[in-house]
Amino acid sequence: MPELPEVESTRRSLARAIQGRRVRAVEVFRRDVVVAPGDPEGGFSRQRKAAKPVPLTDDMLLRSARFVEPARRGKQLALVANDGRAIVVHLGMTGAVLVRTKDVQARSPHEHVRWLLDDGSVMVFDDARRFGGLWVVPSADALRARWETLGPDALGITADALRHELARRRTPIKAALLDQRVLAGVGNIYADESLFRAGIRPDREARGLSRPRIERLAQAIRDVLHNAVRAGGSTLRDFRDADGRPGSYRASHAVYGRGGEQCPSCGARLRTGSCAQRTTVWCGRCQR
DNA sequence: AACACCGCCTGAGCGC
DNA sequence: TGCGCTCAGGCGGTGT
Repeated sequence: MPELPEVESTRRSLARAIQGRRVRAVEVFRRDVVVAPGDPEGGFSRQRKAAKPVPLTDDMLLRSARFVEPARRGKQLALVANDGRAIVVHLGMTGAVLVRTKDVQARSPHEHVRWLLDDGSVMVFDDARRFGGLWVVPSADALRARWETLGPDALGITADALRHELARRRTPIKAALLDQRVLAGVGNIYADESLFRAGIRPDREARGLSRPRIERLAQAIRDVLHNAVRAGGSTLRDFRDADGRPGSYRASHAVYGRGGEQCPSCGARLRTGSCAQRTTVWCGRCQR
């Protein structure tokens, strides 16, 4: 569930906690949540288990390096060291990066990697379902190359860029919004919220959208994401930022999780269906 | 090449 | 109380 606003909330809270801190030691409890250079790429769940992992060193996980401000593109978070090396974090569905002060250090059941920092605090990668993971990135160039495969970041998406990305896509617009190569950062929640705000039916063919409708959509995506970031993201159950705080944007959801309820705009019954293999909620009257 | 679908994984919520 | 079932979904891999 962590999408762009949740990852950005994590990035900001994490920046306050780790920027300028040095890594004293690293503890890895589950090797298979980490993908190191030389590991078979892709690296998600099933593949990760079947893969023959290269030996993982504390150095790869930035032991004795110093953190600068974390970076983000779409839903990917990068813990960046002052020499340009980085660890890319995917939060998947249930992942979190938390920072604890030294007096609260009991390990919960799904903590997979811990970094002990020079001020006595501990940064933790926690992920119950392990759809997320960590990628060791050896240089700033390697991070750039990795992020070039993603579409433009959704928080600043312009109508021109969106129009360009959608031009030849025959998929439903919702499927296009969920494709990280088209637009980086939008998942199921914010796709439904953005399409509602723009008044566009989720199953419309992407390339068939008119120029004014794409302009409305780009504006809706930016507005929804900015508002969500301001609220600290959406917490359905698991999401916490680096300080352990949930986000409050769930209370502002117009359609997501509200199938069968009244449309906040026209009062019609919100419809639930499946689009792009995801549960999808929309208003049949407001969205055309 | 573009798209549909599978399966990874766990905890919550449900009916009985 | 507790069991078994279903559901949630980001993402790469496989099949069409």
